[in-house]
Amino acid sequence: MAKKTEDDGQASKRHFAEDVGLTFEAEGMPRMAGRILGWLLVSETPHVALQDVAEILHASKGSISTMSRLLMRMGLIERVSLPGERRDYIRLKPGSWSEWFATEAVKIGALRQLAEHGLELLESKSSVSRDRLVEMRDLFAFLEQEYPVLLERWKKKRR
Amino acid sequence: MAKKTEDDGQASKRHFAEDVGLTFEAEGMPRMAGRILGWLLVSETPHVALQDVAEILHASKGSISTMSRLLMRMGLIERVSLPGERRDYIRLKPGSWSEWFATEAVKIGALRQLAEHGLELLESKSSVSRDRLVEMRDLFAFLEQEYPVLLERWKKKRR
DNA sequence: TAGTTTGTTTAGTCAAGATTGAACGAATTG
DNA sequence: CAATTCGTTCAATCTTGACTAAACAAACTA
Repeated sequence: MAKKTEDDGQASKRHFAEDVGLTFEAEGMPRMAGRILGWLLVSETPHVALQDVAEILHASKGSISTMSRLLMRMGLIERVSLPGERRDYIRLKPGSWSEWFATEAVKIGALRQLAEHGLELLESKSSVSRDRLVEMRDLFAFLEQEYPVLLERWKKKRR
Repeated sequence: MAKKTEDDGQASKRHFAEDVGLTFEAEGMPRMAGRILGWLLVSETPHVALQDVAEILHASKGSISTMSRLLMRMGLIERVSLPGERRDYIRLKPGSWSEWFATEAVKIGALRQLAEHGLELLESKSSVSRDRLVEMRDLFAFLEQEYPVLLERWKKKRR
């Protein structure tokens, strides 16, 4: 039983981290970044040392260093340094998912702009192609406007 | 002037297609698929022959074939065959953007499931890690529910 | 049927970028 | 100060997958 407690379901948790890695990769991000995120999600400590992450995921210190900095740029994790401690720690950033969602709105805005740019290139007023771009622009403009509203509603509901 | 009409702003349109290609690539999709989509967006004809796309984008028939089939799987374009015509044509699928948005909801659902799976792995009831996953699951569950509502509102507004 | 004109498939090339390992620098400890 | 323990950086490797070109298949034409 002592062994069981020490293990603490590591195997399945590592598997979970791998799952998140694959999901991340499917979204066009580095798999290792997803693995780190996945591990942080199920590690039952307030924060984790970079080095431990490398060991647990069987990865090099280098990739952990690089990918954790990527996750920081994305606003999903943050660094924690403890006084009188040599090691660096990372943890999930509280409220990071809302922040992630906010960046989705930005992406949507970029697509709206793209459609607008396309519209400028159409010289004929013919409805065929113009309609398509207008539909695209309108949808993304709509979403761009509604995403923040949605986010606000969720934040309110959360309390 | 004749030349100008024939050209029809091809240069800037090709540039636009390239832009969409880069945007697509940034989202983790093949650049060529984005280029095709981009060209369809600004080509002022109801449909375009596969072969013409290959020529205009300076790409091989092979990649156009493969990537247009990818775009079809994504529900963004569709094939058009004309009676007594040898060539195959493609065009943007009407209403494809709404469909695309619907698939976003599916992705969100996958993330909610991931969070749920993670929660199953936590044996301690300690709030530290559990809270994080609960927040994640709640947000995605919320979005999963609200996306279709949003879409419905847009469709209604559109008329 | 033979000859074209198309799209598809497949093997191969190539580039991008994820990952590693080693060298490095900074900070800490004895 | 020497030794240790970290994280970071960088060159090298390796893998993935986009893309091409050529062979192929299918549909049409004469």
